[in-house]
Amino acid sequence: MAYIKNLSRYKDKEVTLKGWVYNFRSSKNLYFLELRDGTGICQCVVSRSDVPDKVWEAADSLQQESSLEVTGTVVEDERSTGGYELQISDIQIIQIAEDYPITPKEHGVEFLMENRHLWLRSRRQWAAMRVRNEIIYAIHTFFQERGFIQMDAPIFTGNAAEGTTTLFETDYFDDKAYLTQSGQLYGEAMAMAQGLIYTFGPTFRAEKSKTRRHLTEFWMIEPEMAFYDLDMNMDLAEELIKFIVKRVLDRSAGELEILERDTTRLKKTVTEPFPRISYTEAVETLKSNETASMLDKMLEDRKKEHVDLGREKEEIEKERGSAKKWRKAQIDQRIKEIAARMNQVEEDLRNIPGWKESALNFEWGNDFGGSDETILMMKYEIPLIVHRYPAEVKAFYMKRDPEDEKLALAVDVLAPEGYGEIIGGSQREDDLQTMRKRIEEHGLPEDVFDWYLDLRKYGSVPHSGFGLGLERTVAWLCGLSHVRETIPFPRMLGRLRP
RNA sequence: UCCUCGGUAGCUCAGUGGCAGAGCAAACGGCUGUUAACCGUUGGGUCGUAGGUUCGAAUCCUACCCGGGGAGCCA
Repeated sequence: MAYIKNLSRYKDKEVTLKGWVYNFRSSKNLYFLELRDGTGICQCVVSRSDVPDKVWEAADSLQQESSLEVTGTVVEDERSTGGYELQISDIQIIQIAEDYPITPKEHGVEFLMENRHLWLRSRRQWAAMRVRNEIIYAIHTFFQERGFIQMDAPIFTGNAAEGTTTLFETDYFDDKAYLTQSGQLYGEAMAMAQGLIYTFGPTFRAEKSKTRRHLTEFWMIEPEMAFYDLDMNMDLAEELIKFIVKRVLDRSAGELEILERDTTRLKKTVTEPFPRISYTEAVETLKSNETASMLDKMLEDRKKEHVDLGREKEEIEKERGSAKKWRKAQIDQRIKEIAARMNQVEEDLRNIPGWKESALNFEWGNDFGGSDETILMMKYEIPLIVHRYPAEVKAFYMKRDPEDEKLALAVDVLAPEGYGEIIGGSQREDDLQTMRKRIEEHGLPEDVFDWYLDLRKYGSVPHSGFGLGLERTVAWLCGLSHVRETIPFPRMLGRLRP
């Protein structure tokens, strides 16, 4: 069967394509059909004089997203978007679609989310899902090539890994079960059996977060490695990210183009070593005069931009009254863009003073807030590795730094361009008595962790691991502003359908 | 939970106290190379819901519902 992706192979030959109508344009004797077949989009041309009346009438009856089979000759034509188009000789209609809700014009977020099952057919969504697939494939390839064993951690659990976070509770016969928010503890058990393992599965967080970075159901990859210390852990995390980014750049170039992703920083991510700074150094950076003046400058820039945008809007609004119809449409479009950008700028103007205050008054020992991460990342074009956090803000299972008991051997990887934390990990505590103490300090019930403590009784070894958030990685590589477009059917606060 | 912005035709929006509007989509007509095609005609409304103020409410007030962005928390 012929697919649009391979159309160049059939130059000057006759092929039959099966697919759906993406869009169409017609005049008296010419009909242009954009056909979508899952592998790509191809322009098909029907010339009235070249086909029987029946074929012309079939073309004329098509609606957006109707399904059909077309037969025709592949010709090279630079007027066509893909460089190739199909001169149609026959059309077999499979089904004429009813009025399709998603027109080729713009739509709002709510409407598109209500129609997510159809939105997936749109070009940008199609491209994002293909990049997601490439990332998943790259992750499996990376670990499999290095001898890691993929393991499936349970999704129902009887206990919380980290007591504070919110869990989804379900009935489990006469008992309670929770949906997992990390497979890590099970991963540690498996690592003691297999050496090198990784999980790849869904995780659930009942946090009431309504932001562009949050889902209630998302996919996480959690490698766990016996005999790895923190440095080896960081090396692996960096290698993994470089591998994923390189694969996507190599194999999904077309999709990135559809997504209009600027790849210069992604290319640097592949070739340049990631900066590694300690939490303490990061705090110093936040509190520095340099950061303060950077934010001042940013505030000034935003103020100036706001004035400029306001001026432009006034000018084109004046012009609008006497403009021709097409120019009016252009002006309306630009006014919308200006309004959207002004909203963003106004939000920045409201936020920056708070960011500055929070950065300058940051106290060693706290965890970074969203704005602190944003400020840190402004200095870098590629991912940043931050290590050795205050133990108090981190989980009970993290090993303390032998050189400073206040520090946990934890590591976070922050993606550039505002995409935030994509990796969190640590070297794990491997001493039985210390682990017992930590569980007690965190106020956790020891009996729940019986089996976990066994791992420290029977051949305990130094080991490390981390978790990679799939959707944030997809968002970063695709340049998408919201994780809801990185997963086929996002589950979020207030969104359970479709 | 809190802050903030919004809800008007199938869709995207304008209308801020006085006759319910535009573009797109739909239907019909026109156009020989379009590519978010273009041009013309027609049909299309519970102005989120409930209450209040007013001679008069899409517009002002109150409560609630739904959605966007953000904080907290996190990947």
